[in-house]
Amino acid sequence: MTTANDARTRLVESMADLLWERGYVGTSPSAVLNRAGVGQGSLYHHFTGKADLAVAGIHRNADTLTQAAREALDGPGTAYERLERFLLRDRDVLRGCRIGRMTQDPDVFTDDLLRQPVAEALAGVRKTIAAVIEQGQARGEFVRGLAPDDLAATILSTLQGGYVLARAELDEQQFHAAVRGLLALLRGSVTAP
Amino acid sequence: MTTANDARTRLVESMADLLWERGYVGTSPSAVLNRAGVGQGSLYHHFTGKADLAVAGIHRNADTLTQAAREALDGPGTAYERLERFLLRDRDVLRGCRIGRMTQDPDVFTDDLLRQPVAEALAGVRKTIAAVIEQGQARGEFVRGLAPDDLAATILSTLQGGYVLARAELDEQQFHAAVRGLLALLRGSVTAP
DNA sequence: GTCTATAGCCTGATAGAC
DNA sequence: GTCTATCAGGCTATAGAC
Repeated sequence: MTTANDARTRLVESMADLLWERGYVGTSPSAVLNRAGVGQGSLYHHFTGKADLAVAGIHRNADTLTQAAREALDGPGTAYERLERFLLRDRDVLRGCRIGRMTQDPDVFTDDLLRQPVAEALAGVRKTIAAVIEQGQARGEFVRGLAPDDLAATILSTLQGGYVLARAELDEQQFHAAVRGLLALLRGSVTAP
Repeated sequence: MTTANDARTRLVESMADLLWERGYVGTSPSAVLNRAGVGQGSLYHHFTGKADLAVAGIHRNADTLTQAAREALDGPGTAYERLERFLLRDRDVLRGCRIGRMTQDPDVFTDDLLRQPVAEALAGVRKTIAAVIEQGQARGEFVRGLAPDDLAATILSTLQGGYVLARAELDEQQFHAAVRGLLALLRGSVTAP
């Protein structure tokens, strides 16, 4: 077993942070080593190279994302309340999404080993959202005409795109405006009590 | 004046394409030179360096985006029809947005000269969408309770985020699902004739 | 397991010929 | 204006000591 602060763990955590901040092509192994405070020997002992360490880093970020989404969506309340809690939860907006960002990285996009954990994480969140909508429809809280899968894609896209707008203009409010607009549209789909 | 096929133009076009494909940190000057078919002398004669050429490339991509958005949004039809035409226009989904992608590039995000044309392009499209919604509300085609600026941010975010989901899963349908969900929500906000 | 030293290649930019 | 030659420095990986 490993302790929580061994070199391997420090490498994965440092890589995960740098992937979020700078992406894969923008992150060099030496930058990871500096942040982790270990030498090159540790990196190439535990991993075959940069890509291998990045896979571990992406998995770590994916777990963080999946966990946070589940916490917001799995709690009590009506379908609308659960979606609202998910959409309004505290976020470091200008840092963007640690997983969504990976899709814009040319080397991640073209390497299945790097892209797959990204795909799984986003598909998982999407399906969790769709399940909440289906439950809402079954309970009569949500109009039935809307396809849960489509709506789930819309909701997750609004978040991912909200980060894009906010980062473009260095203005968190663009993210919050997109969420407000979506919530207003969703309220129109809540069936009257 | 310059002809349409001189070295300067070829450099800007090549940089614009590579920025779309690989982003700023993922694009080297030599890759641009190879694609443009010119030598280094041309680059450093017309531009001060990589960043300077990238500013020109981003401006070129921004113009393309702004032009395409205006064409879809400025035509005839009700507000909903114009938004639908904009949302459903032909796109090379898996290539993503040539401007939105820039927001994930660490060096673009932290350099105002590179980020500003990105901010202006997305803000311009956002405002054009908001104007369509305002017109629709004034004509009684759209419910008035919705804030045009918020809704415009939601619409543009859905597109930007749709690209993210599609690229993550290598599946255009994720983009189209997000658009379908948004259009369904928007239809609920169209006032009956 | 972790370190330092080393290697070959690429990056971004400059110099100077034409 | 455009070319080729050249440069210092960083990138990713390997070697071998401890």
